[in-house]
Amino acid sequence: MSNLDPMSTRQPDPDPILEADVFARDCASRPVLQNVASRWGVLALVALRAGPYRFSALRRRVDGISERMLSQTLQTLERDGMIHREVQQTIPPHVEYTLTELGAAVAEQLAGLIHILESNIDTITAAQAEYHRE
Amino acid sequence: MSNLDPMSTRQPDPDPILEADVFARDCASRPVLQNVASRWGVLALVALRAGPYRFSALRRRVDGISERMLSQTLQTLERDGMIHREVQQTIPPHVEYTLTELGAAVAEQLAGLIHILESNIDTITAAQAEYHRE
DNA sequence: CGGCATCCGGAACGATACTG
DNA sequence: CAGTATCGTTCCGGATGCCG
Repeated sequence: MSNLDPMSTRQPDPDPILEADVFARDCASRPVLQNVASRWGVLALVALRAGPYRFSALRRRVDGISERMLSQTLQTLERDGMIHREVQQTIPPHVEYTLTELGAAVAEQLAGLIHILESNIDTITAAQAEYHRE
Repeated sequence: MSNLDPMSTRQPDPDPILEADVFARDCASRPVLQNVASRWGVLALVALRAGPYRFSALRRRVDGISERMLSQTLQTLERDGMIHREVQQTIPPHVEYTLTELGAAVAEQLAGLIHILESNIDTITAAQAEYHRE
C-alpha cells in the first residue's frame, strides 16, 4: 500500500532513528513532510485555514480531487495530528474537519509558499519558456 | 513521461487559464507547487540555502536520493526558475547550483515548514501512536 | 452524506551501466 | 565529475460499486 494510506502497516523500522534531521534518510519527519507537502495534502491544509469544512464542501473547494484521494488525504493528515475529525451522529452523518494547532502552523507556511508561487507566476512562466527555447 | 521530467512536452493546454488560484484545477501554479513540494524538490531547495552546491555534494547532503532523481529534480527546478546552473568548462567538469531570488524565497518557506515538523516530531509521533491504538 | 473495497493503467522511482 | 539510457518495479490515483 501507499505510504499515504493511513492503514498501511508501517515498515518495522529496523532502526528507527529519532534525530530530527530531514536530510537523514531514516528521519521520522520525512514521511510526514511528504504527507503534508503532497499533491492534495497542501491544498487540503490550506483550504482548512478558512475554517471548518465538511467532506463535500472540501471536495468542491479542492477542485479536481477524487473522493478516494480526499478521504485518504484527510485520514493521513488526521493520523499525523494535523487535522481534527468531528463526527455528528445524525442521519445523514455529519463530519467536520478542522485544523489542529500544529496543522494551522503548517498550513500557514504552505499558504505563504503558495502565495509566493501565485504572485510570481509570470516569472515562472517566463523561465519555463526560456528553458524550452534553448 | 513524468511531469517531473523537464523535457516532457507539456500538454497542449487546451485552455490555459491564467488565474493564479491553486484551488482551480487548471491553475498554472499547481504543477509548479508539486515540483517544489515534491519528495526531493523540498530537500534540494532547502539544502541550497546553505550556499552553492556541486552535484555530488548535493547528492551526499540529500541522503537517499538517486543520481537519476537528483538530476531530474534539479532540471525541473531550473526550468521553473528556482535554481541557477553554472557550468565550468573544465576537465573534469564542474557544475554549481545556486538558488535564484525566487528559489530562495520558496526555500525559506519550506525551511520554516521543516522546522515546524522537526520541532514537533514528538507531538506527531504521539498522534500517530494514538491513531493506531484506536 | 461520508465513506471503504477493489481493480488497473500509467506515472514515479531505483539500480545499473555507460559516456563526454 | 556530472550526468544520460535503459530497464524493471513500485505505487499513485482515477473509476466504479457498495454500505451504514
